[in-house]
Amino acid sequence: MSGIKNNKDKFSNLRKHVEATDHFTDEEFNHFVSILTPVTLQKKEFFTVQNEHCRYLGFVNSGCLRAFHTDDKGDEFTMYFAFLNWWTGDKTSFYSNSPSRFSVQALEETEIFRADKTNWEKALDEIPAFEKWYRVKTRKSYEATQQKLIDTQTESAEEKYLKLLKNSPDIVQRIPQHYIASYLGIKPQSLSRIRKNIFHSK
Amino acid sequence: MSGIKNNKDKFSNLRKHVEATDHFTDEEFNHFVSILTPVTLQKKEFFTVQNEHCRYLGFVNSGCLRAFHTDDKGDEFTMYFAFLNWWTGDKTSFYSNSPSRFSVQALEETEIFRADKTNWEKALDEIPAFEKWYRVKTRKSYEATQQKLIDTQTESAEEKYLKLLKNSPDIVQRIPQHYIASYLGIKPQSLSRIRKNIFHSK
DNA sequence: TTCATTTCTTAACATAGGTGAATGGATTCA
DNA sequence: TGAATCCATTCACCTATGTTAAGAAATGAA
Repeated sequence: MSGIKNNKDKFSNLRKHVEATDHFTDEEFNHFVSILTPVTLQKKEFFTVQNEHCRYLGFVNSGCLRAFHTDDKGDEFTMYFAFLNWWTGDKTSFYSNSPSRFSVQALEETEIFRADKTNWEKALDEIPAFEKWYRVKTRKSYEATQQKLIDTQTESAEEKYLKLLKNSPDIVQRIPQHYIASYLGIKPQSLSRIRKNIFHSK
Repeated sequence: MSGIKNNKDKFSNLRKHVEATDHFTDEEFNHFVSILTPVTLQKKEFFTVQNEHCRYLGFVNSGCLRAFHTDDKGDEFTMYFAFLNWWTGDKTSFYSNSPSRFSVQALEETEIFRADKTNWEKALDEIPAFEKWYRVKTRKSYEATQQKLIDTQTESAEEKYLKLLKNSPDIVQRIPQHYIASYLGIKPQSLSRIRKNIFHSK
């Protein structure tokens, strides 16, 4: 089996994903994936560690991770879950060499295609289709963060949970409950209580 | 007085601000400001209205504004205050023609240089120094939003207020207290209570 | 299969912040 | 200047979530 053929299989999902919004020539796409290194993370393994420099950005090809901040009291707050086709890592740390403000940890066995800063910036410079595609991705993740900030402030934990059940039942299925609680900004006990209210009063 | 001279005065602060991080030639800078329209907002006047399309992004040349989301119950949450040298407006709405997720309102008489989408994208295309400068600005505001999301979740209202007093005493001075409360995510009465605790127990 | 570990649930009590109402001081405006 | 409005404060009471602790259920490892 040729290397090219292997690449096609390995990156077929990524290709399909980028082609959904932007067209890449074969050459552009091959150039793009040449900067990516596939790595497999075991369950609970870290992709990014809070307070350390985030050296890689990564594209999720299978499995899932969660990005979470740990505060001084040791409490964790989950900022997002990263599934298939998400980019993850702390961009701020990645670009400016500052310490990461959160960790990113695999919740299952997870395959990631990662890139370091040198390759990343080279690719942004040399592959306009990638630059354009990534700019839109960045805009969307900014948008999502702003929306999460708004939701966090304006909804009760119960409202947030009901919304999650409605909009992303797959997440509720797939992710252990105490992580869901930390995503909603509450303790596992409180989520249990909320679930009891919901399923009892019906 | 020539138009050029007027421009120099009008945009001298903006020039100083952009030159602090990136170099613009005179030509680039003049091209850039040619897409900006100065407008003066009276106190309480809106620059962006929630649920309407945000047609302009604006650079704050004097005065200040607040960006806030109003939820179904009518409660307001202030996402940020925009002072001198900030860009404001809902980028998501601006770019994708979706309804704004928040309003931006002048807290004092405020001068803004605004641009519509056509001119904005033209400028991004034609002025690389602007493109580069704005990309960094965008990254920083993404970073700030992420940080606010983390702070919102992990700090008590009292901690947030003490931090604000320490890091931005000017904001606490300049902005009416009920807006500060809404920035901290609490009601004015609760901020009063917190202030009482702080200044009493000392 | 069994033992250890992790996750989920429940309950009693504690606390931060919300609610509604009253008051007085400050601004604004005719 | 006076009336109207807005703003900050206080208080008594309410509610959502946190805390601590215990046990049950599920999962994983040997």
